[in-house]
Amino acid sequence: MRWKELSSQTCSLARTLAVIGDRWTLLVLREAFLRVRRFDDFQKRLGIARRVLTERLALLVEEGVLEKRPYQDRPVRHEYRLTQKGLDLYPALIALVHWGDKHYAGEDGPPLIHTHMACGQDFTPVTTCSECGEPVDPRDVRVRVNPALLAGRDDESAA
Amino acid sequence: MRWKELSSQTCSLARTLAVIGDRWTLLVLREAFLRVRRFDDFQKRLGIARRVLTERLALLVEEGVLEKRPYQDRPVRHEYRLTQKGLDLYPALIALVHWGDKHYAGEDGPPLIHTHMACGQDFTPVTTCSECGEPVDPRDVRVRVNPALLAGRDDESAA
DNA sequence: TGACTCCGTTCCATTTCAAGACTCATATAG
DNA sequence: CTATATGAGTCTTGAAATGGAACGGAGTCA
Repeated sequence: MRWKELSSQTCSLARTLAVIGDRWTLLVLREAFLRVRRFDDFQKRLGIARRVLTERLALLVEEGVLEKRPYQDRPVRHEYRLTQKGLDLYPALIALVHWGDKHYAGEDGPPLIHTHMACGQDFTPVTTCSECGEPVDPRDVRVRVNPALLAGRDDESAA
Repeated sequence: MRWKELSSQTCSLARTLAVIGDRWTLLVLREAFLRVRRFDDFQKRLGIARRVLTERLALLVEEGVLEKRPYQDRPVRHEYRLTQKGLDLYPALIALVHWGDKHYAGEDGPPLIHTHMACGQDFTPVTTCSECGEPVDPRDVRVRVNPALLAGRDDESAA
């Protein structure tokens, strides 16, 4: 299966990965969440090949995850900002970071500390159920194919 | 930056990606969460090259995300199961799936529906603050370098 | 004028990947 | 006992992605 074919799968995970599931893309997004916005800043901070960065940014813009807007004329310069769709990736990003913190941080603790300004405290992310508000344990989740899509296929896909 | 070098970064996201940030790895894990356990099942369901699958499974086992255990002798056959560390990836996985559902599902809705057995309802994941329990908006989060690690470096990294 | 900045492009050698054939040990069918 | 099947890989080979470094161009600074 070629990478591009992923996006044609029914599975939402596959579709997501087709957009952001690249080695570099998530690191680019990390920087974006840290408020990096310019080509050269991304490039320097990540040490990514310029050609690859150009490509990734273009894809993210095309997908509507980032938005390219001029921040000055003459010479026209653009910055790349997260759109709402991009901001929606935050739960995924922070969950990945949290996993790394939990399993790979040394005894001094995680590299970064996150503060929730709404309550003023340092926090870790907790995935809860939209319905009952309780934390979700994967063993308590059952999955079924959306009946509306059963008009033909009998595959499942997606976790 | 080579792929392997990622794991030597301070950033938790980079370290996480060094383990699971591969095109195929997350799809393998998706299947694992769907209770797929055998080499050939992974292979057939994903259409992944056998060599790549061998490699990915070996890495996941080495990292302690999956556990390889025999389920029969003569011929010895193994199955790959998620460890607790693997189960800990659930929040990240489901966040990625949810993003795909939200932004790429057609009008019939997402491919899969998740039911939270604890409360009996279909749900979507919500990322909340471990301290106040409220949903987290990325704009409400500030990040700072863990002071315990400041003995030298002044980099930030990690979203 | 010459140096410098930002944002890309182009080129090439190296690495990684995908596909599919091949291996090998054990089972089962006929 | 021969043929076929299954699980779990390994090998080969050509295609694609990557890293690195140089190049370009538009405009500013001094």
